[in-house]
Amino acid sequence: MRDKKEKYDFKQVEEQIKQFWKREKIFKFNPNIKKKIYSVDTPPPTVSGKMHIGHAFSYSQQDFVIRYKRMRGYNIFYPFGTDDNGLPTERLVEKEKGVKAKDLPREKFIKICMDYLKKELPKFIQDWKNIGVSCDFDLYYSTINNHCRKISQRSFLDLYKKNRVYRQDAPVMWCPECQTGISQVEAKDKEVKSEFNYIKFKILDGKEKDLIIATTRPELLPACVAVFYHPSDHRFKKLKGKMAKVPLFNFNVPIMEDKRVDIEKGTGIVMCCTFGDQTDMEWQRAYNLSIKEAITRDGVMTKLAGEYSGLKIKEARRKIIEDLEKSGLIVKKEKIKHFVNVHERCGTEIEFIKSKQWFVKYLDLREKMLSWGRKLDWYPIYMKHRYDNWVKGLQWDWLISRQRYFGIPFPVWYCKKCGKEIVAEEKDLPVDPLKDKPKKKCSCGSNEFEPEKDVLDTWFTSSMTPRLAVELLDKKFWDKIFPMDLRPQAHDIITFWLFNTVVKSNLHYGKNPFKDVLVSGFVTLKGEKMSKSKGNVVEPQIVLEKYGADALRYWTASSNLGEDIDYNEKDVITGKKFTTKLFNASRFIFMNLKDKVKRPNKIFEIDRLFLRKMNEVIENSTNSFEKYEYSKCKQETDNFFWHYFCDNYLELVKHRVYNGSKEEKDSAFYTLYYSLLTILKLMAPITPFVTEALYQKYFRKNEKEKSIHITKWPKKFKISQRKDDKEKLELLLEIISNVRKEKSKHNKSLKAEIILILNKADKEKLKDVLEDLKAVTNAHEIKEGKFKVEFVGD
RNA sequence: GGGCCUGUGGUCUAGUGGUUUAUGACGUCGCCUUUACACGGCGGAGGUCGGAGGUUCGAUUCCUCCCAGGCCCACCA
Repeated sequence: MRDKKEKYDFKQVEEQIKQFWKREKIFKFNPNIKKKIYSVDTPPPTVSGKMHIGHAFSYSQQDFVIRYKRMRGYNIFYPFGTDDNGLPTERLVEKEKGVKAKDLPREKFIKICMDYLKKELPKFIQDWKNIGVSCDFDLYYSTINNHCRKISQRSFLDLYKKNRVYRQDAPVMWCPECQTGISQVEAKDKEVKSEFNYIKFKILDGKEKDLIIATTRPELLPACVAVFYHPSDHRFKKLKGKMAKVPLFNFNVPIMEDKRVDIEKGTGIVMCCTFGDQTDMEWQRAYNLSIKEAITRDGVMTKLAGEYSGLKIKEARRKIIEDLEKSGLIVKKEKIKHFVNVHERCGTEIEFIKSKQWFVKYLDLREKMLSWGRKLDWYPIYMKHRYDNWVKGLQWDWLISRQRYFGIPFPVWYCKKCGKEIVAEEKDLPVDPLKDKPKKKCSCGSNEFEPEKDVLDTWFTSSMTPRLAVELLDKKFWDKIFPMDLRPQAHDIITFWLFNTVVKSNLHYGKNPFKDVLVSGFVTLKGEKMSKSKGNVVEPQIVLEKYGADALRYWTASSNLGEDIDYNEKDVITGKKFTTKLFNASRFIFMNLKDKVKRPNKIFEIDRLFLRKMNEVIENSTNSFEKYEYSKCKQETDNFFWHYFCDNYLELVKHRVYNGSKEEKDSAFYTLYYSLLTILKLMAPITPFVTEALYQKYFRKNEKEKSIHITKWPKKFKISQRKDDKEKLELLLEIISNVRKEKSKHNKSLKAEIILILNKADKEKLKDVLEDLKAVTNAHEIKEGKFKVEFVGD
């Protein structure tokens, strides 16, 4: 038999199995089947390059759960989408195609993006297939396609009708270098050197006393609209209601109090300039201060700055400091380091500018948002804190307009004559206001319209994923699938994706979009988050190439839900070893087992004991999976397979397999066949390829389901039980271990023939498995006395 | 600054609804050419369960504080 040695070739097997699943449509969703539906709001990965290891990690984890549910008999609705609109895609295309969006006509850039996606998406999606994600890839959406445009725009119209969206002048983050509005995710912290300038303002109360204010941005003096101190700061209490004169520019601003002021910082008095920073804007809103724009979109000073107008921000800053010093208006200068927001791409400090923007009104719903969060079942439960924390800290309505190019347009025009907003009709969706026109004249009679050029925030669309997916099917099925059963996702986007989806669903449909939330963690390397800039990225494609998808998934299954995991190649290697071992164990069993297995008349004691242990594993694994704790199922099954099944049981049955009577063989083969099948099934959600391959090779001809992934999840074996079964099995294994220890101690082969001496009680307890014990220890005979191993022939 | 999570042999990790030899993997050392598997088997060594205090007959496990690491949010005049 040695010469016929086969090896497990994961590459070939995984490729074959992938094709088999596709060909046989194993994961195809059929809405007409009567089985209970289990629906999943699959995260659509952002198209910003290749699949990264974090994807491989979190998609494997959700796939464990879904494969388990499938084996529990659910009709699985598990679609797949790609999130391919907005800035990440723009950036990818700019990089890959060597173009710049702002240098091209809009239509042309969009065309380049669309062409690029058409070509690259299949390759991108292939990575998800390669790790064995069991989606129905025919249920597919791309967040830029017409299907998604329509639903996204419809969402806007619905909110418009419900008075939940409004358009208003508001500050936006602006990069003067790239000349574009940017979103929060593109803003990064950067520590820069700066200078605190202590500048003399004048208090206007008859005598012009000095009021010293420290600022890093003296160029914003012309935009100063007020100065603030903290209400509990007694030094300045007496100034309340008085006015202060701004140096150099000589106009007056009110002195006000607000608790957002930091008493410790600078002199404890701060100047508020419109669009200086976030707090400045909050003050502007809170106290309805006037709006002064000191900086243009190009990053130069406006005419508000008088003689400094036209200068770039930094030039103006230098010049103003110079002039202040000349006039003796600077008391001191202090070098500091502080964090500022910069544009991730070019490192330019972000400015705020005023512009008309669309918002979703939701700050009034805080209490409801909290109650929506409570209605979700969070796994792990502590992840709910993130949601609550976010809701409690909300300060702004949701800004949904972006000054970008490759996104879903607002279905809105403005009348050129009267300025009225015209929204599209639902039946006409999707529309592109840059190309299409409203079907009716404006109520003022004009037929001239200005299109809305902004596009919707990508989250505005991705917050509709349950609908994007459900509406791929015929309308009559929608209510069967929505709300969905499961939302799997990583913890970093609870505040974006999850939160926004919950809000939208409640606003549109008056209910939560899903029931359970499954949150996975991140992959780190030596405790650090992976990032391209740090150069500590592990590419899943390479791991797959070296060890295969099962090995990768095996590693993934070793982490608990929600926890970050450190990438460790040795754990992947352990996974690969597991697949090899499974392959070899199966090979051994079916080398000897040729006939069809039937339930034997008599189950031998040793078989019964192991099946009892197997039952325990089934029960624990099932309970764990019900709580989405796949790692416990893996651990338990893996441990059973390796240490009970292979190391001991296989050794214990060998004598019957080779030389047993028919009765002995029947019982042994029955136990072997069903134990192995059970192990394969328990591990099928985690290592789907090798389990499928072995199922096809050895079990398919006798089992009715064409894939292991649609077989029934194992149920406990119906065998008789005795109270001391567990104790008995452990005693037996302990004795075997002790014999091996003795052999090892004496440098003997495990095959060395012995005479085993057991104490009376143990021998009595094990009386019906003594033959097995004799065989496995190669004991010539078992005597009674003090435990001892005597070597024959010594 | 607010919130959350984590801290167990060299490394990664299970676990304890409190007390007897604390789980497994990788590594390491020794042995075993055993008819499924050397991508293997058996065995050995290796841990005062982050620190301090408290509750208790007894704490790795419960409570408080501290330390370290991570993540999210806020701030960054």
